[in-house]
Order: sequence, then structure tokens, then C-alpha cells
Amino acid sequence: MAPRNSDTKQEILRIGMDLIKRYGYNAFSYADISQALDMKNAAVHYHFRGKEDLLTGILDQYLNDYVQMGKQLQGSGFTALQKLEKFIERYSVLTEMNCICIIGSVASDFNTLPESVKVKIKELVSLVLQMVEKTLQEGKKRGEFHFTESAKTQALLIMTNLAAGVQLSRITGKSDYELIRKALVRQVKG
Amino acid sequence: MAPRNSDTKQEILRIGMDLIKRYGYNAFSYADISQALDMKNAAVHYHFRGKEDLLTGILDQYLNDYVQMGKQLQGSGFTALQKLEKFIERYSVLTEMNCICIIGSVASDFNTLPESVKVKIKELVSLVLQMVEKTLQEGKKRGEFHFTESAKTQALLIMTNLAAGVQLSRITGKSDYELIRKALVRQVKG
DNA sequence: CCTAAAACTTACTACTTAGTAAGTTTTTAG
DNA sequence: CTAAAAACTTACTAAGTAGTAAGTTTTAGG
Repeated sequence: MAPRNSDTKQEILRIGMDLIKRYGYNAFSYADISQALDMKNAAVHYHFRGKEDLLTGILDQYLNDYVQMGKQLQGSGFTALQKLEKFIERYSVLTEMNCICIIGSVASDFNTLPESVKVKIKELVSLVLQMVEKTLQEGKKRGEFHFTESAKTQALLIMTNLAAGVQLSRITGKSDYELIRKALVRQVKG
Repeated sequence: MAPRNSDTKQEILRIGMDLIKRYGYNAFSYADISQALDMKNAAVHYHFRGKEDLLTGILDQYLNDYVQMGKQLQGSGFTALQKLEKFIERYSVLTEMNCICIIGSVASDFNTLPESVKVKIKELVSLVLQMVEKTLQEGKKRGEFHFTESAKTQALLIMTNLAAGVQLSRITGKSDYELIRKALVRQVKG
């Protein structure tokens, strides 16, 4: 069913990422991945020795994507608001797909994860928070934003609004996410 | 090890609740519960036929606790700010215990849960949101609060700040939760 | 004290899980 | 064309999962 053309390793990461966002780390198995790619269990193990390695790979790729996005946005004529909206857009897409963000997903399973993965998650979250904080600072300096909290605190507020917003909207409906999204933009605009 | 005195059913609910908050629904088993209470697997099944029944029981109790708290707070001379702080306190305790809130936990696992449980979660979340919304409205009317968003939106913002706040603070540290907590109180005070 | 219901234990089933070792096919490079 | 490395399949293990049926102990009421 799935295209077995290009890079299988990449396909496994893609499927794994989707499963984490949709069901959570502890709710999917190697069988789910192998079935989705129409191959055997052992083939997945060939590419990723264990589930820990798979999760590490997924987090690495996610972190990479973020760094990539950061570089693309930086310096290239975007306003701070546009940068923030690009960030928010990621969560809007998740809501539309009935998924939650990877960070929120692994945060819920955090106590069940091996130490090496915990460290990686810490790095990932710190990076994302710093990116948002930096954008907020830039926007304030440019006069685009007018929030009163510190940039770090405001970044935490936005992050938590979005992360839990997608979680909540799976339960109560997408309109609640929209309310949150619009409000936090207003908040930051001042 | 555990006290087998009073009501075993209640003990099972207590342990199950703790496991959900600590590890998530899909990461604990009947064995975890039976071991904690120093009994056999089948004994847990005697009280709760299946994991679905157990989760239903846990959610019922959680909902009950909230209704109880709501009644206790209502009418009894508390200011709106005090009521809000009682609500926030629940999340502060969770942070201290290295746990996340039940709603956030089941929200992450939402797509893996049976339909009957999903319905119950919807009821639970709606109730909690309404309680916060009501408190916010009351506080605004009394001149305690001065937020500009609608009470419903403001309730969503607070809810998501807290729910994701405890999740995030397990990763980045408790100080981030404190930043969020203090900021959202300032926000609502105006 | 006696009985019957409640609260268990024992002993099991059927299934799913991650993971592995050994062999086969496919791809790639010289 | 050929060799060897990469990408698999086959066939398995050991452990854990929810769940059940039948028997035993404990508890409570008349």
C-alpha cells in the first residue's frame, strides 16, 4: 500500500512521527509501522535497533526541522508577527489532523522514557522555547508586540496555550483551539 | 505493603489515578495496581471488569471530586481570586509530585480510548471549563478581575497554561511552571 | 454458630509486545 | 558479470498484556 520507493528509513520516521502525534509513544508498536509500510517487523528493527533508537531518530528529525525553519525565517525579511504565525500554523495543522504536538505527546509519557531520550527532549523543548522567545523580543524591539511579561514568560504562555490547545480541542472541538489562537495573538500584539 | 484495611475498590481507584497522572493510561497495567496493593491480578478484575471500566471509575471519581469542590466553594464567602487560586493549587501540587493532570494525560491518549470513555472525558472537561469560566465572570463582576477576553476564552487560556505548564515543567524544571502560574494570575487581575 | 455473599487466589488462555538469529533477495559498485 | 554490502524475510523467543473460570478464604448478618 505504501510507496516503497525512496528511503525506507525516512518512511519509518515519518510513520512513527505520525503515530506519536496521533496515539502517543506507548500506544504504537513496531507492527503498526511495518504494516503501514507493508513489510515485516524485523525490517523495522534493521533500521532502528529498538524503540528507543526509533524515538531518538524521530526527535532528531523534529529538532532538525525546527533548526531548518529557524534558519529559513532568520534574516529573510519576515516580520516578527509573520514568524510567530508560522509557528502557530504548525499547531493549526495538527488540530486539523486530529493530532497533538510531539512535545506534548512525549511530555505526557515523559516518566516512562529512558534517560537518553529525556535529555534529548529537554534540548528540543529548550530550543523551541528559545526560538519563540527570540521572536517575541525582536517583535517588541520593532514595536510589533506590546506584551508586559518577560519574553521568556510570554514564550512559555504561548507554548502552553498552543500545546494544550491542540490537546483540548481534540476533546471539546476545534473551535476552542481557534479561540485560543486568536486570543494569544491579540495578547502579544498588546 | 499497602494498607488492606478499608475499601479496596477505592484503593484501586487511588492507585490507578496516580499511575495515569504519573505514566499515562497506556503505560500501566493491572499488574502495577495489584503489586502496589499486594494482591493478585484477578482481584483487580473482580472490582473492575476491564481497563475501560477502571478508567471510567477513575474519571467518575475525578468528576465527583470537582463537583464536591465546586459546592464547597460556592456561596461560602470566598473571593473569586481565592477560588481561582484553589484551582491553580491543584496544578501546583501535581508539579511538585512530578505528575501531570488527568485531563492532560487522557487528552494525549484520547485517540486510543473507547467511545464511552471519550464521552465521559468530554463531560469532565466541559464541567471544569465551565467552573473556571463562572469564577472568572464572578470575579469580573465583583471588580476583582480585569481581563479583556471573554470569560470562556480566558478560561481556555488559563486551563491550557496550567495543563501544559505541568507537562512542560516535568521537562524543563519547576521554575517554568512558577513563571506561568504567576503570569496568569497577573493576567487575570488585569 | 452458621450461612451466604463478598473478596479474594490459583491457574490458566489467547494475544501482543520488543527483539533476535539465520537465511534470502535486492541493490550497488568495481 | 560479479562480489559484497544493504535491505530485507522467515521463524522464532521471552516477557508482558488483559481477561476468565473455578475454587478458597474472609466477612457480616441472622
